[in-house]
Amino acid sequence: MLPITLRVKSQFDIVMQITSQRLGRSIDRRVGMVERAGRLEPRTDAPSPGRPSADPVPGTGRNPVPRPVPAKAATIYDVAQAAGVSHQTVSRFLKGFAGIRPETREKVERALDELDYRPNLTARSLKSGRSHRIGALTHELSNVGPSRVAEGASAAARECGYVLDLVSLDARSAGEIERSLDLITQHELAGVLALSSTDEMTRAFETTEFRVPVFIDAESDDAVTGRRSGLAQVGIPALIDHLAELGHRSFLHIAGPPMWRAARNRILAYDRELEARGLHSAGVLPGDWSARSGYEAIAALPRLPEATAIVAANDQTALGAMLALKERGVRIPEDISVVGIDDIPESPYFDPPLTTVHIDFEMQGRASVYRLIAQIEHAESRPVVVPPPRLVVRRSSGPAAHA
Amino acid sequence: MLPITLRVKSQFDIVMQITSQRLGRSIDRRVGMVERAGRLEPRTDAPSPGRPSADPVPGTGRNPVPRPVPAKAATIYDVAQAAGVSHQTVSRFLKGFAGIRPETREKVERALDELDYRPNLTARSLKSGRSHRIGALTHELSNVGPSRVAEGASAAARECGYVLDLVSLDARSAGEIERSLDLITQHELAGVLALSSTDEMTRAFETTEFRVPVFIDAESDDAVTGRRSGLAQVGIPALIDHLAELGHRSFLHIAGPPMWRAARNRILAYDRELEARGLHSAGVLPGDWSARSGYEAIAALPRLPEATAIVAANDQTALGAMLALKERGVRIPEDISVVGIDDIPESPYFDPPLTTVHIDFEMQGRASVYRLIAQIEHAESRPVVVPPPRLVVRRSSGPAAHA
DNA sequence: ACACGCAATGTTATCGGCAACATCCTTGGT
DNA sequence: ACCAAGGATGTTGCCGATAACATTGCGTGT
Repeated sequence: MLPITLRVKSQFDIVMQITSQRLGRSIDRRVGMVERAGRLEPRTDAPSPGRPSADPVPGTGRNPVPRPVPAKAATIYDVAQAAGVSHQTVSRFLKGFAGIRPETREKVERALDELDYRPNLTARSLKSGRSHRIGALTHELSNVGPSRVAEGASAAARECGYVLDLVSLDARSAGEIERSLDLITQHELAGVLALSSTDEMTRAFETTEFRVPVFIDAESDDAVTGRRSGLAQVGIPALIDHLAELGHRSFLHIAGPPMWRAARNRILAYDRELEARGLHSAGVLPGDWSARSGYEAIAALPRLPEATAIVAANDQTALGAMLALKERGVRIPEDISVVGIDDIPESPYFDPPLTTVHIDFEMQGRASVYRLIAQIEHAESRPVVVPPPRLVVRRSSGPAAHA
Repeated sequence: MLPITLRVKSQFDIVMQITSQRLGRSIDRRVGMVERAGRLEPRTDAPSPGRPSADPVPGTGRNPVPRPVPAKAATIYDVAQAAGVSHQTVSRFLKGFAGIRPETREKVERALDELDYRPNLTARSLKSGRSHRIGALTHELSNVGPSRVAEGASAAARECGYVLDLVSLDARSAGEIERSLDLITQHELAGVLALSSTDEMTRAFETTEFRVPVFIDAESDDAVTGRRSGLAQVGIPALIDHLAELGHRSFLHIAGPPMWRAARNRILAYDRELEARGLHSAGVLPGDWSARSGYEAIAALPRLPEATAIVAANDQTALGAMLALKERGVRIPEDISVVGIDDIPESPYFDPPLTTVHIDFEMQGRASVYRLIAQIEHAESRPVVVPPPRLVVRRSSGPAAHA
């Protein structure tokens, strides 16, 4: 029998619990049994035995119970009083100041524990003028790249004792960037990070006066900085090498939106690498990172491209392009090879699985945060090893079809 | 092409403060941060003297250009002085207090402008005890669902004058949740949001003492609350209806990880709807939302499933399943229909394009934020219309192959 | 024994706003 | 013209922490 009686806590329960200390029944872990490969017995019980009436809205529509205000949080003054010392002693203890007599230390420690003291970072940063918050602007979180970068950044920040304020916005709208920047800089920030670099973003960052360190994350810098291990220096060359070795001589690129540095970077590298090898580019089609744009770029072509290999700006675009090709009767990779960039988790499961360049976005995000924090703390940046982009050969690329 | 000159604003004033404090590194377990001895060389800096341009980290290797130090941010006192009024008058003006003489108003306005005053929210929330920050915990940002929810939430919060503190973590690790919760609640938060609801997450929220409103976002509530417009009530029934109409009688479900409420919800609804129609479930295979798990679920099957329709827990899983099927010589949809849930942007470009249920994640995120803010402000929630899930029929579903 | 010095702790000022209360200056009614 | 009422504005204290300065107490050199 299947115990999938989910007793889902509504927020009401939570509120109650908070206010009254009532111990909620813990959610059962019986659900684990679903795993049992094979059958899941139909459950016979009604969804919510205990709760008859339907809730018209998601996540409970109950009125917020006017919460009796929970006891105020303890301050160092409360702690000091409880311990019979001065607040400054408490403060010293909290900062790990060494010169405190053991007995005093113990009293403080006990009081701290008893009152469940938690520091008020607001007050701290008001006085000290420094906070441990990092503002981060990003765009299109739903794409793998940006979101991975954000995750990495968030994790790195947390590890360093910082909190990342992630603001997701339309990085192409100057106005929105401006507004967001305006909003977040009112909070005491230790630094600001731009995780998506579009022209608008860099422009906004250049024209805004920050009084804290800022950092612009950009994979794309490498075309400009000549960094040796980046996508443009390593990843794309490897990709082109791979295709060239398969005998491809004529290529097509479906680009990302030009306002993105990463997109321009990829175009640049594509061009440069072809040229360096004496290969031919049949053109660069506009795209916007989306599968849709890849599909349409190909579908809109008056006739099939002469190119035998298509380099898409990212995996999604490659996906769209592949579908359009298949619909026109092109076999991949027998007739045309298609490759992407990014290596999103789904690309191994495309049909055919996609040859692409793996990028470690998470590390990239971490690196940015470390950099920024180094600036903030005037310390050396923690050394980060961002693994270089790596060619991943799958089945979407094959020997060039030579007439 | 564009000169990417990163102008990093220097922060001399902050530098000064940091230097003055010299504490051996002391680890405060409560705060979770490490103070490090601040080291400072007055701007003769060549931070990496010996190091040439081999920059190990992406994103500009340039040194922060020491810019002319921007004066400290103006406070209401500065403004007051400049305007020749008292700081309170400035404060009143800022709050839109009506009773201010036009001429006074103008003076203030001018001073405000001149000094480029920007309120210090830290100070504000210190005094008022209320902030406009919402902490949000989420997981797997790189998945479309969570990231869209996060984006919606972030946007909604911003529109309401709040900032969303997005913390991305492993929602399955109780420890990590605990730690994150600990960290973010030290900041003066107006409320806390759980955007991913796993068992660990709800458990953590139940056992933590918040003194602010909390809200757990959960599409999944509807199986339990009987909400009439949710995925389980509308979306999945529509999906099953669609397949039933095509003549399918035997189904297979590839589930999401059972610790996720959304996953359980989908299983429940799948079971319930089949049963209600007298259809047959050939089983529920374990999965974890990923394309890989979809692929493996099918690939590991000793023989092809008897089912003629496969309902995957989400689109990625469906993608993986489709590839595995195709590799086993199954045609989609002629032999077996495959459907997903979520309608990620790529699913129209799968091969074949995926029949799925569209979910408006962004709205869901917005709704959660509105809810929370309503609680925070003890107001009625702004009415949000979350569009009900909607069946999207594409080519991966077709008439059942009847022997 | 006395001053001195440093260690341990206490006291006061401060960060930038907000709120309560105080004060001054208009008005208007008579 | 006078006073009350209220409108406009100024003053003071507080939020919770940190920083600078002040004080106590004890050991030590002479």
